[in-house]
Amino acid sequence: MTERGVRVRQREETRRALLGESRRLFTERGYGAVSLAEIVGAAGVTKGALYHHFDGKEELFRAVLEDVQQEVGRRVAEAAGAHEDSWDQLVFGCREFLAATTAPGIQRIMLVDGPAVLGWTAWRAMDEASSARHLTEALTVLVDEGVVPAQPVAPLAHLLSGAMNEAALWLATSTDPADLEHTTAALDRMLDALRAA
Amino acid sequence: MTERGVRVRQREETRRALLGESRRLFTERGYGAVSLAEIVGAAGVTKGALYHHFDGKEELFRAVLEDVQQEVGRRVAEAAGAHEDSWDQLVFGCREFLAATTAPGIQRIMLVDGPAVLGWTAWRAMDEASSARHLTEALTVLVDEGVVPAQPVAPLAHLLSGAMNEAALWLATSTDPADLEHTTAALDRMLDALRAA
DNA sequence: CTTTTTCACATACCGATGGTACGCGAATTC
DNA sequence: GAATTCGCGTACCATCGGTATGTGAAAAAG
Repeated sequence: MTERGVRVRQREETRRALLGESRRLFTERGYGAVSLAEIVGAAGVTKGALYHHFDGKEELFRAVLEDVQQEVGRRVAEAAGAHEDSWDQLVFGCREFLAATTAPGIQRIMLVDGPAVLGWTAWRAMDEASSARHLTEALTVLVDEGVVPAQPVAPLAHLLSGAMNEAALWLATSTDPADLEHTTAALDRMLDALRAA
Repeated sequence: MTERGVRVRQREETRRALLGESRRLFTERGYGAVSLAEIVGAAGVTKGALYHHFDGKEELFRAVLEDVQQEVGRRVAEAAGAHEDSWDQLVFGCREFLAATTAPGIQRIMLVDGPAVLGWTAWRAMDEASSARHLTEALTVLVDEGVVPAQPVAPLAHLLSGAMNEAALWLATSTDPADLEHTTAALDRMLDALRAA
């Protein structure tokens, strides 16, 4: 079927190597502390290859961030999709988001460097396009169904999104495993308050 | 009284010029996009002066961030202190925090670049030392008084802090003035849920 | 099969940036 | 008034992100 060809295969392989190594380095040491020389070195290519695939360091980061966000978005969607009830979709989607973003390979790129490197507005747009969209949708459904009292969804979505982002960052540094339970419990209570008449 | 002397006065003046101009530039264009050459140029000095007062670009930013955080912390403390009731202190402290961090001169430095430049852990420690401390204290008092059900305060503080941070960033980009009311209302409801038995 | 074109990538180079070493001169100290 | 401090300017350096150009193999054209 797909005639592939040596050309395109090598191209994709190089691109994946660049994305993979830069993601690893960005995760370990942050965007600002990683040089392009390191990235291309780790990927086994040169800057020529990097600039052939990406428009610069910032665009490379954007591509990495897109991967990370899609990964999180997919996990959230799967967790939510496992439930029929709209309310359960919200709750379990939120829990999965918390679990996914607590992982070390996600945090720094998605929650810390993302807004600083690309600007908060651009970051927000990307976030909305991937994981945050699920939250907005879930809330909209619940309002439409009357489970949650009628109100603008956007403020609610931002409050909850921010709460979970910060909580995830904190949990990642926490040493006490009970913190996760406590946070989940507190989050559950916050969510539960939404459907109080 | 204070014999001041030409030496110390000039020193303080230079330091204030560097802090002021760098705060302005960091706010306008972000940490990464501002060069030291620009800063010293705007402040009317040279790099020699900058490195005499600060250990580098990162430490200069840290000093600026400290100023910004103290400013916010003071506003929150004042707003909360205007009320006797512990619950009112929490509510009005949160509202003031939202108002303070929605201002353009605060946002980028405190909420976007801060964690990325200094690392989330260091940023958190600084935040806790200034504005976030008030939130933790207020919640602790409320739990002690029995107004809020007994529970670990830290998870709650992080959830609320993150919620307000994100909300402030969103509000700053929002064009609809009604968004502020809606967000405040939603936040009030979130807080109010804390004292439901 | 031969020629031509494409293109994925390497090499060499550039201006700008953060950072350092050192010198100077006026304010302070003795 | 001599000695010393120190706030700051000057000159310089390594490294960074980014660009221009070369090259060789794969693909297309003949």
